[in-house]
Amino acid sequence: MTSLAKTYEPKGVEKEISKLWESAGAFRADAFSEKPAFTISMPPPNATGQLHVGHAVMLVLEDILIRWHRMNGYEALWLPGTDHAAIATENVVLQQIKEQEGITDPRSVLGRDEILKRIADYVKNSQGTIRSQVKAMGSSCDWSRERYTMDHQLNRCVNEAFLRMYKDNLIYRGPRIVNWDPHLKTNVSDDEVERKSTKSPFYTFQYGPFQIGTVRPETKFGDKYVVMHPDDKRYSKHKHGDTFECEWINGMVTATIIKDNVVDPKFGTGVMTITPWHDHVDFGIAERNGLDKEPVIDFEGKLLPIANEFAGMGIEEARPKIVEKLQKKGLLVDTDSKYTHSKSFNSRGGGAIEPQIREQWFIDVNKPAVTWKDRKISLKEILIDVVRSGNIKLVPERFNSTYFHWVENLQDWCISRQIWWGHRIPVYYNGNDTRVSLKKPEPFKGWEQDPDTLDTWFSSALWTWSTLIDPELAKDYSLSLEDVLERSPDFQKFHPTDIMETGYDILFFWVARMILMTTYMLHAVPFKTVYLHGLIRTREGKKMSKSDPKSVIDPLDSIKKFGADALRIALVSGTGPGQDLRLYPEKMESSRRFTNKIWNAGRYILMTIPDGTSITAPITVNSELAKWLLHGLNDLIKDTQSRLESHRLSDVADNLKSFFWGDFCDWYLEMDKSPNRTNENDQVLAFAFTTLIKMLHLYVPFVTEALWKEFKQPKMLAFSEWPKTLPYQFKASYERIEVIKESISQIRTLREKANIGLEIKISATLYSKANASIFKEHQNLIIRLARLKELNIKEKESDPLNKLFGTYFHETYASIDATFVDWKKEIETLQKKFKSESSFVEKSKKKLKHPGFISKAPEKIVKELKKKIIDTEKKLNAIRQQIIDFKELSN
RNA sequence: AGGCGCGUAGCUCAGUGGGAGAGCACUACCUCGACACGGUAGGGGUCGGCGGUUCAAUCCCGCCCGUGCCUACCA
Repeated sequence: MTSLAKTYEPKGVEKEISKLWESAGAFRADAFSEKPAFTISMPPPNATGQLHVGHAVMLVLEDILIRWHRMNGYEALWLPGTDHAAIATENVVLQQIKEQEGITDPRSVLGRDEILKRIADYVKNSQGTIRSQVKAMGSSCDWSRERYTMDHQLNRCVNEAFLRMYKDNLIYRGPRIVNWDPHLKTNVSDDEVERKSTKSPFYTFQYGPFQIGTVRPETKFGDKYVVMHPDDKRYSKHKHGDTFECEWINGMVTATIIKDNVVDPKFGTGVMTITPWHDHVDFGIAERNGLDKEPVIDFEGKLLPIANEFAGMGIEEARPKIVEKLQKKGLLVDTDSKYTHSKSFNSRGGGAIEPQIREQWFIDVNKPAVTWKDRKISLKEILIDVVRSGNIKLVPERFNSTYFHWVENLQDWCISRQIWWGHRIPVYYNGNDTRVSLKKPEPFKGWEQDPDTLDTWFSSALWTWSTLIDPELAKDYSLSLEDVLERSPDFQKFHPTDIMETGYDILFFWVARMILMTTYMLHAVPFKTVYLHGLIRTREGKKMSKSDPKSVIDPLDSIKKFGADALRIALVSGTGPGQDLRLYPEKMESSRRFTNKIWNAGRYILMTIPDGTSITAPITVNSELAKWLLHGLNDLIKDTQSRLESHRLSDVADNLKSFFWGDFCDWYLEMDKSPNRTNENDQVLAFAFTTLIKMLHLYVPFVTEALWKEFKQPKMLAFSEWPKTLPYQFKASYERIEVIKESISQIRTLREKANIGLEIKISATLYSKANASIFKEHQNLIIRLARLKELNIKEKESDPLNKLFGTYFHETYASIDATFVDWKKEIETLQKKFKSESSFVEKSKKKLKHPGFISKAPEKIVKELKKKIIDTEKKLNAIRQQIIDFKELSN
């Protein structure tokens, strides 16, 4: 008895089930539970608006893992939240103000407080949007613990970290070359710089006795050092420190010769002049050799007075004019207009990077100042140690080498930003007095806080644990951070987290920095396993990009069209950890049909079984068909468990889908539709179906929860117990039914070939010494599913005199009465088959004669091959006879 | 320039040292007690190329070609 709709309607069901989960206070983890903890910190999406498909895949993978552990007896906590994404968020809001209010420089017009208020309002709004999008995906996270990287307790952790590092001399302030973005007027970290292949003219100029190459003539005003490789024989007569006079852009300059290994003798002329203030490499040379550094370009990207008549010009404007001037002076030697190099841009929505030297705050990654495993080592060394020693495992493992390579080349981390939105640097100045503290100095009069804010990744690096401290305790500054941690039940129960699941594209930005900060602050790892997923791509394998809206798949839009369950399946199928995934509508459509199939199977079962049918496994099983099903189901349970353990989420989805659709629906449900069904049949149906939807629940939580509801169980499916393997084994029955299935398929094929539609009932005969008793036992089943009038079963080989249309399989000859057969085609098919089978036998016999094979191949393989040869020879005999018969029949 | 992936049916992808797989698409048939968003059956592949290891290679190794990504101190 059921009133379920004929077609699965995701929209209504998802709404209803969401409410059900929410009203039950579902998914709220209990810090005082006896169960072992399983924790995932959700990577916080930027609080700038919309969830994209990359978030969707993250949500699905994490939800699968969380639901699985929850059902498997763990106290599962999945903690959600959002990130303040400093640069991106501030940029978005400033742009809005510019466009909507026509204010060209909002920061100077509105002031710091007003801007911060505007951003905060904007963030509130977009957090709400994100929250509802996360829910729409079916994510079973704990909203009572939602966090934001700007929460007060997180701010305390940020300040604690800064203070401690400052005291350990790991944080220092100094003039260093940084990636300056003149457009957004802030610097960004090395990782936030995006390099794009760009075509720029490459000029060669005469500089005294040398020829030097550059793409940036506008930086060359102050150049007074020529650098070459110490081993470059062409320039061996010039000595390090030699000076000479030469004509340059604005008159004569005195130049000094510098030898440095960084110069590549094979590049250009092997000689270059340097501009330490505006280039990372040049800065390095200047530092090593103690050379002067001089600014040429200001923070707006305009030339300084050193450029004389070019002062005040923008770079793009000045460049051709400078080249022209040099050309007029006869100093331009060559212009290569086809030259391509990779140019730096601000990946956080800004423009071209113009390196500058600035006073910035840095974290020293090389100083051995951290106690880790009873040794004092550097942050860099910790980063390497935790992965190398296996404290943290990367999945897939191949990212280890990428990770090590990145860490080994890591430079000091520049953590200050010249923007307003973010955690303000906890450093205070009063004249010459500098103070670093958790709270503002009191009284504050005369003090001024450092205007800069911290890199967003500084705060998100603390995410796994700063989110678990008790917000109330964090307000009490009489308690040390250690006290707070010790008294926070969530931290005690749920940290370290179990799996960090995120895209491989932020391995460095975020994952590595979490490891760095957490090992430093807590002497513990933030997580045990890092599962990295790939990028979602278009059908053509292209990146989905905002600049090409047609290429972008919006998860909410897909949920509307196909349902959340369908989107979920599509996002995990056909991919593995670290592997990119192509997503397109057909994929989601086929997943949608699967959800509909589940729905209809459930609908049928609910229509068939009486109310109150037990959903537990029957203690004893009589029906051989049920034995076949339960045997397969048992294998599936085992297989699912082991594959989930090895993170093969896509395989699990495939296997569940194929068992459900093929074995369960196409075969078992059809076989079970017998006129004399028993109570046992009902129970098996209920048990097998509910077991299957328990496992499927990880992938398609909505449709399965909705169907489960109809079984009127005390607990929701999300909280029910994960299937255990069954206490019985039915291997023999399983194989017997496989023979029956094969016989049905074979007879169906014969009808098809004889052009006899399923509407016409015919007679068939099965000849077999080996299987006659099995056939007799299931005679009615074969008659029903092969749509027969009658079935004759003969316990003997087929009679060569009795020529019939038929086929050979499993030591059985199946035949039907048929006249309208395309004999010629059938004979051709048989001949083709004969050829390939006999070549197999030939090949195998040759193999058997090879002495190496007998002596070296495992016994099992040899035995199997021998058996295969015997079987295939039997088949060949049958085919040979068939060809003769068919030839006769065709006349 | 270096590193890492990928190359298997028309498309998207599994796969294993022992006779090539799934889904979609395609063809034919079917209103058979849930589902036509379904069922039944079928066609389709020198597993990128060339060498090597092995009794045996789509799988392991080397080189090459194509393709994607990441890193770099590309003046």
